[in-house]
Amino acid sequence: MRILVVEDEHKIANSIKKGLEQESYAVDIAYDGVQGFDLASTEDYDIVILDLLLPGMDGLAVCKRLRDENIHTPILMLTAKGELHDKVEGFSGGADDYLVKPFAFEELIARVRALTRRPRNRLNSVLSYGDLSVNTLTFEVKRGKTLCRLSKKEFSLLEYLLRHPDIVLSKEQIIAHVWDYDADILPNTVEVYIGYLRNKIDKPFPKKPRLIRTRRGFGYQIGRER
Amino acid sequence: MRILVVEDEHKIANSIKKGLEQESYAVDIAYDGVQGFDLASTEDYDIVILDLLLPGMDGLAVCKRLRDENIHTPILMLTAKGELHDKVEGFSGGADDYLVKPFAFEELIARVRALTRRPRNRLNSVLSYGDLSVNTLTFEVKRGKTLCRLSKKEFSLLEYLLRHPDIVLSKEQIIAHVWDYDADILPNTVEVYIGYLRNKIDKPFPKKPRLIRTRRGFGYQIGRER
DNA sequence: CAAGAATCTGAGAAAAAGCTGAGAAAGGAT
DNA sequence: ATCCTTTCTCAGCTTTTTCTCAGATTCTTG
Repeated sequence: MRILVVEDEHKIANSIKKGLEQESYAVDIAYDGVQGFDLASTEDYDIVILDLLLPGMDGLAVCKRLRDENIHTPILMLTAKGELHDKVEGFSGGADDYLVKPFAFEELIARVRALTRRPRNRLNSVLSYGDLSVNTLTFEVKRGKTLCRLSKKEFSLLEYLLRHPDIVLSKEQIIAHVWDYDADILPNTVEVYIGYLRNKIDKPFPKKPRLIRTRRGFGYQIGRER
Repeated sequence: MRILVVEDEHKIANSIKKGLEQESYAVDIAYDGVQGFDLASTEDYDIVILDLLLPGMDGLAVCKRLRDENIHTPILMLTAKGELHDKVEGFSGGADDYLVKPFAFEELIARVRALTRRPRNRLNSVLSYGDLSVNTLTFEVKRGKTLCRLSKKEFSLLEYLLRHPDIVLSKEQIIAHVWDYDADILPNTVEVYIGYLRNKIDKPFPKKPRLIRTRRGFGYQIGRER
């Protein structure tokens, strides 16, 4: 799966690239509209992620020109917060989906998945580990048969951990995926949220193994204690 | 179920595709009449959704030529608002149904369903959950034996929720399905309508379980409280 | 065991999400 | 034309969530 990211802010472009590569996509970057158009029209990408405001040729123009050239690669448009009006324009320009900045990385991944793979179905919508299960359609979290009520952030954090079972995720990785790229989140916030999760899915079940493990110095991990 | 959408406005084409895929149809898009005709005549679709005004060959011509070639795939014609007169022509050209733009997404779904499950029968026209039942032929809504009078929008909102029982639907999803694709609806409007529905199907029955649940941060859901 | 670093946690301020009454605007029916 | 219904927005209010801070605790290492 190849993805082209057209984004002039290097910081954002690189963090998107890094994140997508971690999900094993092959990512190219173009830092302006003209270069973006050239790459998108000559190379064969599965998705183009296109910022609306670009030097040279703006995202909308790139989008329109690509469609005019009969290139129908799915386009995910990124629009800054104020420009709500541009949503409509973005779509009419031929984009397939849009995402309002700033976004949490997991949201981007979700959109990209939606554009590449099938629509979300009932079959692969449940993540589980041991007797913990997380349903991404009903947003239900269960430990055994007991329902746990999680807030949105708690849910995304748990979902992120659960999509990488047994792997140690650093606080930095967690922040990059679960929070906005430009939210300035302290590592301590992750600790706090891990605490909230433990209160809800580990502490109430003292006889069951703890699933959220601290790997001091490295990060956190979903996994059985040994 | 495979559907071909022939529509030159990318915005509309994409939003139709997205919505139909969420209903687990497989969707192809053609952006002009010629390409549309080629695909419809060589591939095997269950339905063709065909815009009337198209570059190249217009919808009517595509429709006629397909029928001439003895291809009887059901055709759903899309016509813009002013062109009421064309309705008749559309039908005489061999279309099976038509829909006036702009339409709410649920309307399209309904037509598509009607065309795929051949004669719409009385059997699958009633949606229900617990003691709530919604008849999509008579537009009657009942809680137990009590009739509830709903307005059109209230009805489509309830119908949309009820077609996805237990699944959490975000305000964005609800807006995309229940309102026109070009309506600019605030999330708060959904909150207001949810309120109206509750006043009619939950509040008057204080002894029965509430069916419309708020999942703060996620969306709304038809489901029993637990 | 002591010191430093990493992590945990209770408290609380700030922000976001959701609910609701009121009312403007548009459409239909009589 | 008038009245009623429906659609939709707005502003004020309540509830919940998010995030930071500061002090406590735990772990590691010499």
